[in-house]
Amino acid sequence: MSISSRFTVGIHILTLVELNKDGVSSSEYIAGSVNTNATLIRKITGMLKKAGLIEVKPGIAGAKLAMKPSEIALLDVYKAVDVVQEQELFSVHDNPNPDCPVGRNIQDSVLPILSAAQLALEKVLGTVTIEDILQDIAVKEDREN
Amino acid sequence: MSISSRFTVGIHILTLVELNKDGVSSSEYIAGSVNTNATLIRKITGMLKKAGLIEVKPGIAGAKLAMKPSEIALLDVYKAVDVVQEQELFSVHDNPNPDCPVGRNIQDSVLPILSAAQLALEKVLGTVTIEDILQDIAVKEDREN
DNA sequence: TAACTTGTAATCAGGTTAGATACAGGGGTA
DNA sequence: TACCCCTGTATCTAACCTGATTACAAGTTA
Repeated sequence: MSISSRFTVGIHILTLVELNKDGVSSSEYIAGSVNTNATLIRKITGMLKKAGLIEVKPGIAGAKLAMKPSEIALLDVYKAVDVVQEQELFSVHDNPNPDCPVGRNIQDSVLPILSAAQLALEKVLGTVTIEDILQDIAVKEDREN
Repeated sequence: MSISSRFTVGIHILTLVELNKDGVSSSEYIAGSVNTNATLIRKITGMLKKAGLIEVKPGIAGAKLAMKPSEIALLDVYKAVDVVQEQELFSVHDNPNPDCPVGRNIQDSVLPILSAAQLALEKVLGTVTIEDILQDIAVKEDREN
């Protein structure tokens, strides 16, 4: 089990589009950096577009950020690409036996904890922005030279 | 995507075994409360046993907790049933293009954040024990009467 | 018109999940 | 011993998700 790479690919896309903001970021170009095929990129940019994070137009090559990189948190990307539904990171076995004290209460007992855990995870993703990623990459690139 | 229900089933098993500690909790009995088949229960009790959380013996009906319920955190169950590997809750697209500044740095930039998010989730699971679940169920049961 | 792009649908192989069946081997009891 | 029930495993299946691939309609520009 693991969360779809759509999330990290989404981050990659937004970061690349911003870094290449003076150039043209076509789905083919982005796919070359991500190392996947352009269809997947278009599917994900479609989701990012629906979430208002990116601007793409049919027929016109190139994508641009719809907001400042400092305004896009990784949590926004995470939600945009729809990798995990609310309250559904953990799957819970359904129809436990209602004739058993554990069976009839376990879901109500455990769900709040699972939700809290999921929210804790999401909170961390809310503290980092695409701008942070860009700066981190810049630092790493500097270090190489 | 979601984390296998082995986790919540594991919690269910441990809770039920403790609540029924004066009785015999065979895999068949537990399966009746969880509402699944006994094979799955045996598979999971096997994992809980390997983690030292439960005692089961071949041929002998019934399982018992190997520790006090207050000593078993949900995090222990989570780790025991092996639903998520360390650092692998999020999958990362591999082989991004090394000729691109984003491609060659994105993994190193993003991984620490993903790890921190996963750890935040796990930390929450470390704060709740089977004892807490038992008490919560007791409260809920009282409220019914 | 021609060439290129985005958007989208459909298909495919690979992996995972939970359910089901089967059975070897341990353990208790008549 | 013979019998029965139990745990521990292995195997098979259907359902689902992921990512790769192909195909193509529709928008845009030259």
